[in-house]
Amino acid sequence: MSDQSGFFQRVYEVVKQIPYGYVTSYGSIAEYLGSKGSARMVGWAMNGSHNMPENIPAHRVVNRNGMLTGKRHFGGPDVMKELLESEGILVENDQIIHFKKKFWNPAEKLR
DNA sequence: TGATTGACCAACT
DNA sequence: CAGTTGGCCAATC
Repeated sequence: MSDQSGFFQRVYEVVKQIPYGYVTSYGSIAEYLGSKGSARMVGWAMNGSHNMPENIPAHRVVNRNGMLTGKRHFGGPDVMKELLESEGILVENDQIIHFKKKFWNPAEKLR
């Protein structure tokens, strides 16, 4: 049975709706879900995204500083960076350039 | 089954 | 100004 009662499911739904070439933050997703304290859980959910039957663009989710904190969970030290640059997002020193310009806030876009 | 951790964020000291 | 703590939920030890 699909557990719709899971916090993770809701996170996946939001992450999957992130448009190409844009990024968001863990805290913003958590805040959209109604709990900014659950920002850590968003990262946890991404950890289980590999078990998801669908493709979760977890590389479009970074921390509040636009830093690729979870790059090491992609199986490589620069996999996340390559994915972001592949979408037109410039990354330098594990940090997204013009992050504010590429930021996609679910609380404002999805509402 | 209780305690700890975990891809975070913000407030307090 | 920098370090610590609290908060949230779920998974691992």
